[in-house]
Amino acid sequence: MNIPVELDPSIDDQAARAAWLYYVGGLTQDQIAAEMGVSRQRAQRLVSRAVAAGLIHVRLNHHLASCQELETALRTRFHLVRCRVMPGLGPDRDPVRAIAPAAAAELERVLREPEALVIALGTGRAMRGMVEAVGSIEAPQHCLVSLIGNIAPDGSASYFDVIMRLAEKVHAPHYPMPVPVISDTAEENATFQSLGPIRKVRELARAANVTFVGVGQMSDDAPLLTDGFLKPAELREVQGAGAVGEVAGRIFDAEGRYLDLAINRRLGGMQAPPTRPDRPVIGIAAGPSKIPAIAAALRSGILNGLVTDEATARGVLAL
Amino acid sequence: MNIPVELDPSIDDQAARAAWLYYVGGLTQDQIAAEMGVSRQRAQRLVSRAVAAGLIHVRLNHHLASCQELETALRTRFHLVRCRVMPGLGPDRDPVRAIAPAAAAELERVLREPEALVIALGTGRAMRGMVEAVGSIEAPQHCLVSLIGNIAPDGSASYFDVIMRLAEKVHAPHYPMPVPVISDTAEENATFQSLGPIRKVRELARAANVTFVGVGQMSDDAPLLTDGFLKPAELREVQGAGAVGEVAGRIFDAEGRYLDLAINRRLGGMQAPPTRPDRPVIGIAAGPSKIPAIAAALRSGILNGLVTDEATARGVLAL
DNA sequence: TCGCCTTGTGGGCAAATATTCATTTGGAAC
DNA sequence: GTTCCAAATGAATATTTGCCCACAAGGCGA
Repeated sequence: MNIPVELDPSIDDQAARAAWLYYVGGLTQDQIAAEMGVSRQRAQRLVSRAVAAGLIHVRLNHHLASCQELETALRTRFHLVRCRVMPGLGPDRDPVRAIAPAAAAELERVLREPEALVIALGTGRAMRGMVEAVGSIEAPQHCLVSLIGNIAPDGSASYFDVIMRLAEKVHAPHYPMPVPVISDTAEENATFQSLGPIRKVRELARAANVTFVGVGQMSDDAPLLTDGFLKPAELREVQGAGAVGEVAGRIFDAEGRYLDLAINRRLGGMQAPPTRPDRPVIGIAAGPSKIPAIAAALRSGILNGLVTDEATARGVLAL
Repeated sequence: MNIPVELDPSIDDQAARAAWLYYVGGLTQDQIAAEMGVSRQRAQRLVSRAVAAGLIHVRLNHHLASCQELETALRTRFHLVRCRVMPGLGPDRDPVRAIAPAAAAELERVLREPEALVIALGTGRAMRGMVEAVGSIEAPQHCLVSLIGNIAPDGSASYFDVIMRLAEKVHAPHYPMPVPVISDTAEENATFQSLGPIRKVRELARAANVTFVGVGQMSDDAPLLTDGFLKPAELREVQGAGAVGEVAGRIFDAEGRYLDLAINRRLGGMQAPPTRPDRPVIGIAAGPSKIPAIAAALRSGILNGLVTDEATARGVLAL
């Protein structure tokens, strides 16, 4: 007979319990305070801590008619195998917030497949948001592989760190790409790419059953620029060459054709695998400035799956 | 180019959008009102409607240490194949509210299995709560079968109607048991049971891959009494015979041995199938008065899976 | 030991939210 | 066309929540 008694529950336990009572039980914070024997303020802090720590997940269980129509329109127009359009959150809010839960649901759907799959992942804010929104789920049968180098220009080894965080959550084997996202010289990059272990990772990624990637715009607010992978002069140069977007660091033009650029030879990681109906490559992206990039990637079939928000979906369809 | 425009979104669409903006977007109801062009009160009403209609799902993404310990204790003590213990919501709240989301998650896990399964279901408040909490999920490959007659003493054909509601949600073929829960005479019951279609349903249920049932207590607040299936005198009689609980209407004693009672011959439906490690029979039940019933059912192996709340788990382990 | 800083706590208050109630609106029955 | 009812609305109000601040406890270096 081993009946556990509550001695010193961790702060997260307390927070989770408070949030549970608040959101699921519908108690007021006063009642929670009484129930848990703490002050009301502490109850309030516990609830907000649980929310901040992502212990609580809210999901919409209803397909808005307007979003469904957009999904259908995108699906048929671009021959998508997966498509999710979420309601927007208003013009001046981070659209990642809107699409992260849906992207996470999409990823969870894949993770729940019983047979072993290779899941390739890009990086970026949307990817990170997606992984953060993934719930606790065990998926040790799958294999997670990164498309993109994880060494940032400043030498730090964790550009968003999408693979690691996800692997930690689902306890799956994972293969980060331990090369610079972008090397200083083509030679340095070639050296990295020729290393045996890295070739292995590349082979694995090439055979990915499902791929999740962000989509970067190449306008003046390009993530490649913001994150320091391109210098302003380089950005202007590729803009001149017709660049409108980028997936896994590979830059393409308005028709979604990959461009043959000098910087390509310095790029680590690898291009997203080619799309096939049974090998979806799903873009997770939203925001007005990304519209041309998303449209281009869909047009040429770099992507055959998309999770986005309402406003972006409309924008893409209007192009 | 077919860009949908928002003309007259349904009330549920509006509610879902408002709730989305509120919970996911973190807007205040004032902002939502402005965004959607309605009054603040209306925004408030939309949000609460969405919550009431279950359009929004909140789930806790954290296993409380104390609950995990209880799960482990129950699992080893009673050789359970599935076990979930949720935090309670305080003594004077409906415990169904606490366990329904977890039970629904358990059911969804089964529904997501790709190969076709036979899923047997009991009835009761906990079952209904579970089904209500199930999200939108397609599972047409499975087959839902009821263990219990669906004709109530007053002749109405929907004693909680668990099967129908679930089938409607997941679009699975379903086999209600179109017999009285309890007939007036043994002969009437025998007549019903001998009908061909009903025998088919019984056979199906016997081979169920997974079974979900409620657990009824046989104290003075027995659900069988409350719902009018037993008369007070009958209840006292079976109490005298040692009845402590009931699963799918079949009454058992404190050791979980089914009792041979006169009313058995009038019971429609069928007993829960025997437990096997690969054929879980999962009890969904919580509440102080159910503790002896749950303990008995676990002890004799009527159940080999359980979803309950903290307080009940402690009570069961303390027996 | 003393200050100093970090971290957590409770009180109070303004903002946000829920509820109540009187009123209007839309529609069905007559 | 009228009447009646039920549902929806907006205003008023009560409750709840989020936030700021002042303060206390505890670690840490001087």
